[in-house]
Parts: sequence; structure tokens; C-alpha cells
Amino acid sequence: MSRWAMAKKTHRIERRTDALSRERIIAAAIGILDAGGEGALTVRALAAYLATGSGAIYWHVADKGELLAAATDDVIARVMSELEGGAGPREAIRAVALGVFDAIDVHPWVGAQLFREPWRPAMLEIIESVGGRLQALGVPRAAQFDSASALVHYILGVAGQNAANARVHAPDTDRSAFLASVAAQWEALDPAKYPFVRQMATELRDHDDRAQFLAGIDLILAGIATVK
Amino acid sequence: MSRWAMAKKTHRIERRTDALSRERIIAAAIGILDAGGEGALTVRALAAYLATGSGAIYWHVADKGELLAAATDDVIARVMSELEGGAGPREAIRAVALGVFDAIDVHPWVGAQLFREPWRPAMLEIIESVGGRLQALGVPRAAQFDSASALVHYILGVAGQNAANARVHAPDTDRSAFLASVAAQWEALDPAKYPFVRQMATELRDHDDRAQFLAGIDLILAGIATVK
DNA sequence: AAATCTATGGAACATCGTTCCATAGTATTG
DNA sequence: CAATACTATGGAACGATGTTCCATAGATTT
Repeated sequence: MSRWAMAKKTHRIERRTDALSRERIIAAAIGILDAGGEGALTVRALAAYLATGSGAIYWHVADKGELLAAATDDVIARVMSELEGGAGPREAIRAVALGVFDAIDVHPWVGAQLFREPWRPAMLEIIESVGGRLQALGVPRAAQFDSASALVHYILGVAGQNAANARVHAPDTDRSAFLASVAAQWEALDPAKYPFVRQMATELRDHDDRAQFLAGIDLILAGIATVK
Repeated sequence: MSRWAMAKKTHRIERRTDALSRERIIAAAIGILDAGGEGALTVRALAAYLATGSGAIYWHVADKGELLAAATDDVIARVMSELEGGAGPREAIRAVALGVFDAIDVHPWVGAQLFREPWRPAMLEIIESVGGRLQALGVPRAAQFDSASALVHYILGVAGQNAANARVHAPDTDRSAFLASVAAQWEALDPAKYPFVRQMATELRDHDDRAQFLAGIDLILAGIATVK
């Protein structure tokens, strides 16, 4: 930022094309996180990727925590800005939810991070986007806070689950194979202690995460509608 | 376990009262986690607490991850076993949810851990307990999986949020002071960009987490009832 | 009595986030 | 234009962590 100001003053466009900046560091971090998961993002790996030293990074970024938070805000802000605003409030809520879901599907580390640091820009955007549509839906004032909270917490829960799943099975292993192995474990459980889980095993095997996520959103919206 | 078998064979009750065991290690870990939070549980701190060395711990426990998972299973299993079974299915679901909520309120690290490693005994207990009551409620078979998933993911989301909050404000700082500071931040936001969040600031200031959590459960249950 | 197995405690290793510091590049000042 | 101050860099060094290795003590079996 101060760099840009100075550059303009002295009529010079850029210092060097390979100069460090907060933006470049965050972009590099996102790249490393997407490629190798949360564990891959170390300060040394980041420094090597940017062909610099650890100390240079700490000049632009305070913490590794701040770096992760900034990367998360970046991804979520992009999701929110790319949302189409045409449809009605109900469809808009589904679109916001699906946008977050898909973003976490592509960047699983975002799920864990949304979780680790709430009360941040990324979460604010989601709350505002969901809450605004609830008002448009005609939800009474007294029920708005609880309704928005329920939707956001549900989204957060699925986000975390997805992030955890992505951490469990390595990127190469097939997803359906993973589901099949969990289903097999469920079927092998004691029928006396876990009758329900055993019954759900077959449905788990070939369920669609995305569709099930949306079904949950619809359930909560249906519940909110009963308050109206 | 093999220890107990041997002790019985040789007619000796115990080796020494201070002998290590998986149970004692897990209990010590829970104590450290409750006292100092997630960050306080290091292998060295655990070894010092048990007056032994790091290597001895790894004889009974494979990993730090396994230790955290075992501690979580322990806490959740205790919650589930202490549940009163008298009420109807709807009340039972609320009781399960509140049991998990309260447990995480006392042991915030459980929230983060439930989140980090699903598909584990602790999560199975919750799914089974919730799902079984849904069947008792008369939810049609086709909607049972999605309904249970929605409830569990919501519980998980709140769990994670609570764990994160507990991590943010140190154990000494007042909770209402923390909420007030977040509310102040919300009120200072741009009214054009965040109208909803600003409106919710006053309600955030003195809302009850536990009551709001239960309101969310009721919303989802109301939504599930519409499918019936 | 010897040998074998279980269990222990601490040293050692690799890796991590972070801090420190010498210094190169740029801007400002006298 | 020379001197000074400031921004930014890259790598060395520090403290802490999870984990492995290993010498060895205690108990059990041969």
C-alpha cells in the first residue's frame, strides 16, 4: 500500500516485477494450500516458493494465523462477489450456501479456517448475505437472529465435516472408495447398539454430499417458515 | 489390558499404584486439556504430569492424534451414558443436543476435536442417538438420513463455534465483555454494506448461547415435521 | 540361574513458527 | 551531489514441538 503510494509519487510504475507484497504472499499461500493441504503451508515452503527468506514474509504479514485468515477472507469474498443476485430471497439463500459449499469443496482448508476464527470478515459476509434474505423472506424480527444463526451454524458444520474428510483421504484416493469403506464399517457394527447407523450405511454409500447439504438447508428454511 | 490379564493370572492385584496405563494417560490428558486448553497438551507436559518420560507414553498410545481422539470419545461416551431416557423422542433429541452442548461448554477442546476427526465412536454415538429418536418420531424412511445429517451437522457447527470462542477469549476475561466488544464492532460497520449484521448487534450483546442453540434445534425439528 | 519379554525414562532428531540482524536498495535531507 | 534515514530483504539462530531410538530396569518364563 505505502509502496503503491510511493511509486505513484515518483512516477515509477513498479519496483520490480518480482517484488514481494501482501497480495502476492496471500496468493502464493492459497496456491500451496490448494495443492498440498493445510499441512503443506509452512513458512519455509512459502519462502522457497517466493524465492525469498522467512524474515521477508514477516515484514508483510504479522502471523501465520493472519495469513490463513486473509487467505480465507479472500476466497469467501470472491464467492460472495460472484453470486448472481437475480433470484428471490429463498433461492438467494440456497445460492449463498451452495457457493460456500463449493468453495470449501475446492479449498478444503477454508472449512477448517472458517471454523477456527469466526467473527471475521469472511463470516460477516455470510451472515449478512443470509440474514438480509431472511428479512426479505418476511421472517419476523424476533426470529431473525435465531434463524440466521441456525443457518450459519449448519453451513459451518458441513464446512468443517468436508474439510475433515478431505484431510482423511489423501487427494489421490477415490471418494467413493472412502465412502464405501466407512459404510462397510457401519454395517459391521453391533445391531443391538447401533441399529440406526447400520440402516443408514447403504444410503451413505452412494449419497451426494452436495444434495444432502442442500436438503439440510431446505429443512431449516421449512422450519423457519413455520414461525412466520 | 494385557496387564490386567497377567495380574489376574499371577494373583496380584496391581503392579504399582503409579504404574502407567492407557486409561491413566487419557485421564491426565483430559485434566491438562481442561485446565489449560488445547495448547497446553504437549507430550512433555503430559510426561511431567505423570512423572515419566516421553517414550513411556508412546508405549501405551500411538499418536497425539489417537490420544485426543480417545479423550474425546471418553467425554462424549460419558455424556451419552448419563442421559435420562424417560421422555419422548422429541425431548430426547433436545436432551442429546444439550448434553453435547454442555459437554463442549465444559471441555471446549472437545468441539475442535469432534470436528477434526469425524467417523469416530464419539460421532457414531451422537448419530445413533439422534437418528433412533427420529425414527421414533415417525420420520419417513426416505427423509431419515437427511434429517439426522442436518441435526448432527448443526450440532457440530455450534460445537466448533463454541470451541473457537473459548480459544479467543482467555479463560479469565469475562464472556459478556467479549460479546459486548464484538457487538460494538458490528455496530461500527458500514450501514450500507452490513445492514443486517448491524441490526443484530444489540441482540448479540445479551443473547444466551444455550437458548439460541436450542432454538436452532427446534427450527430444524419443525422443518423435519413438515416432511412427515 | 539364565534368558526373555514388558515397560520405562531420557537423549537425540527433524521440523515448525518466530525473532534477530546484517545489509542492499531507495528516498530524503543538508 | 554527498550523507543520512528508511524500507525491504534473506538467512541464521532460538525455542518448542511430536516422534524415534536406545540403554536398561523390572517381571516373568524357561
